[in-house]
This record gives sequence, C-alpha cells and structure tokens, in this order.
Amino acid sequence: MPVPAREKKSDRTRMAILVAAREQFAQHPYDRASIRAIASQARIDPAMVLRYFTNKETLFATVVDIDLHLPDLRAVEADDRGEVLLRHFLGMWEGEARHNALPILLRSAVTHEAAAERLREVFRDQVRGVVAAVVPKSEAARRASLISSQLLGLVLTRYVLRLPDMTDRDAEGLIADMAPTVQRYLNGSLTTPKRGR
Amino acid sequence: MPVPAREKKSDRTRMAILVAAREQFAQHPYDRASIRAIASQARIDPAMVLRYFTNKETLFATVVDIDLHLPDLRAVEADDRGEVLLRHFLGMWEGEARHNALPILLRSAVTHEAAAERLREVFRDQVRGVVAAVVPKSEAARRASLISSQLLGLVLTRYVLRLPDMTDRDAEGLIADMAPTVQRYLNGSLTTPKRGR
DNA sequence: AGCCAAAGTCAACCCGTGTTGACTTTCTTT
DNA sequence: AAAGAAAGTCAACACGGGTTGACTTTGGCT
Repeated sequence: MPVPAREKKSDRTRMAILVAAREQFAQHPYDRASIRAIASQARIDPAMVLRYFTNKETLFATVVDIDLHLPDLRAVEADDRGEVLLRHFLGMWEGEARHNALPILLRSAVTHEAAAERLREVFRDQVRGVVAAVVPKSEAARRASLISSQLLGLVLTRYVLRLPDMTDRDAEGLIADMAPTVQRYLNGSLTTPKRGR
Repeated sequence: MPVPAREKKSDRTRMAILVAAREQFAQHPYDRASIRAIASQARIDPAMVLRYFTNKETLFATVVDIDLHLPDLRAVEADDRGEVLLRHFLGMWEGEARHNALPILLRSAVTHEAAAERLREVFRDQVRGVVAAVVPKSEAARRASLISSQLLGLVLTRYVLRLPDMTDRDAEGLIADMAPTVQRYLNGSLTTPKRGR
C-alpha cells in the first residue's frame, strides 16, 4: 500500500498500451499497426493488450476517441480566423506526440471504415461547429467542407505523402501562403448556387 | 491462324488481369487488394497473375505506371487556368474507370511506400511540370505544392473519406468555389519568403 | 496424327495476423 | 502464513495472404 493516490496498482499498463497504440496508429494505418507491435513497444505480452481492451477494434476506438480542441473563432478577430485555424491544425502535427489525433485518424481512415466514419463525425461535429459559430447557418456546411478539404490536403501532402516541396517548408511559410485560402472559404463571397432560393 | 491482327493469342488474359487489378487497387489500398481477389474478378486462377507479373509489387508498379494527361496550361487563358486544372482533376474521378490513376495512387499511397514514392514522382514531374510552364521558374515548386495540397484535399475528402457535405455537391459547384484558390496559388502574389535572396 | 511450348489448374507451403485458453507469478487481504 | 484475485506469460489455433512447383490442358506447327 504505497501511495493511496489515484494511480491504481498497475493500470499504468493500460496507459503504456494506449501510448504505444497511439504511436503505432499514428505511424501505420489500422491493418499495419499490429497488436504484436503495439505490445512490443509497450514492453508487454500481446495477450495483455487483449485483456485490457477486448479486441483490436475496441482498442482503436478508445485511442481514436478524441477532441481536436478547436479554438472558438468568435474570440478571434474576423480577419485572422483563417490563420488561427490553420496554425492550430499544423500544431496538431508538429507538436509533441500528445494530441496526434488527426494523424491517427487520417492514416487509418483510408483503409478502415470505422476510422473514416469517425473522421466524418469529427468534421461534422467539430470543424463544422466552429465554422458555424461565425458564418450564416445556411452556409456553414459548405464553407466547413471547403475548409476541411484544404486543411486535410495540407496534412496529407505534408505529413502522410511527404511531398518534398511541402516538407521542406517551415510551418509559418505555409500558414502565410494558405491562410488567405481558408480565410476566403470562411469569409469570402462564394458564387450563389444555381437556384438561389 | 485467325486474324493475324496485333492481338496476340491469349495475352488478352494479361489485359483482363490489368483491368481487374486497376479496379481493385482503385477501391482498396495495396494490402487489401489481394491477388486472389484480382484473379477472382478476372475469372482467372490466382497463380496466373503471378505468371504474367512475377509478384504483387510488379503488378502494382505496372498498374500504377500512368500519365495524368494534364492539360498544357500555356494554351489556356491565364485567368482560366485554375478552373481548367480543377476540372481536369475532378474528371479523373468522375469519368469512367479509364484513367483512374489518381484513385489508385492516393488509395495506396497512405499504406504503401512504393505508391507514395510514385505519387511524389507524379507531382514532381507532371503537376510541377505544367505549373512551371506558366510561372517563374523560382516559384514553380512552391506554387505546385500548394496546388497539389488543394487538389488532393479535394479528392481525399470527396472520394476517399466521402464527407457528406462534399459528396452531396455537384462537380461544377465545387469547381466554382475552389477555382479561385487554385488560381491564386497559380497567379496570385505570395508573401516573399524571409530572406528574399 | 503427333509433338511441343504456351496457357491454365491445383494443392500446398510459409508467414504474419487476431484471438483464445490454460497456466504461472505477483500482490492484497484476512 | 494462507488463500484468492489480479496481473502477466506461453503456446496454440484459425485465417488469409503471397508465392511456388508439379501437373494437366490447349493450340498451333510439321
């Protein structure tokens, strides 16, 4: 009976598994991130992983159940919102391995339907949410999806595909170049859809 | 000795394999597109696939050795180039299964390093090529990579992830919304990099 | 017809995977 | 200290995958 503190006995193992799983899923898509590799990285027997999380699917769902912590754009100067959004997104990939939520999701979404569904939820609920807070309700979905396409295109080319011309640049340069695009999708006038209604 | 025409005896099998492989690789990433599935779709014994192409890697390389047939932007009115590029890209996904080059590459590039390398080549040689033809040489790489990020972000969200707000829209609407972005990456003034040189 | 290479078939091998169950060790509690 | 649960280990199973080799069929040639 060491410290009666909140840290239970050895459910630190659980944490080790989660940390390893996050890293594996961030680096490899669902299929390639093997339970054996996760266990190995966590210095653990593969069977333990299944003891804590009943199966791979459950483990993945646990790892992927995350919050992007998007900033509230209402608190940002209208003209800076594109830049703020962009910087936040890049931060999710550049920072420490903390909230590497997007890497995990994007990596796996291409192969794993559950991951794709989760990504859709994230963009429907979170991205569209923050966008809807600062644009007319009727335009939220349209603008949010345009923004999503540019943000995901950025992380795809820079961190997944690693196009040299993308990886060579520093984050600030990219932000400077692309912020106007996001800003336009957020603020700019878009062509009225055919039957204006 | 039927027709002495160019169609050899039964290397029509080879074609059947390629067609099936193209479809499988377009729908599933490298790992998931099994030789057995390809053979089954081509109504062929799996061993035949390996007889014509020595192994899966070679088959993939053959399937993926393609030309995006990008238009020559010099022949296009300067202000329309973004729109033309965009429409061409969308056409590669919407059209018949003919030149589904991008689907195949993008699907597999996330999981398969060889596919990622191939995609990098495509963008380095082809996309950057057409861009370089109409912008100052020193800016070509930068502008081409920005354009790539938006184009790939579009196809990713619309065809791979299938975000509802993206799939719901018709191609022309998307082109109208996003053409200005591509146009700006092509023509617009970008912030001068720090040490202008 | 009879030969021979090409085309096609079949069955198996080996590997890595998720998952399971029986077993052993370690800790906590009485 | 003894007992019992929790934590951890080990070996195996079933499955699907790429790949291989021996075999059989086909089809054009002399």
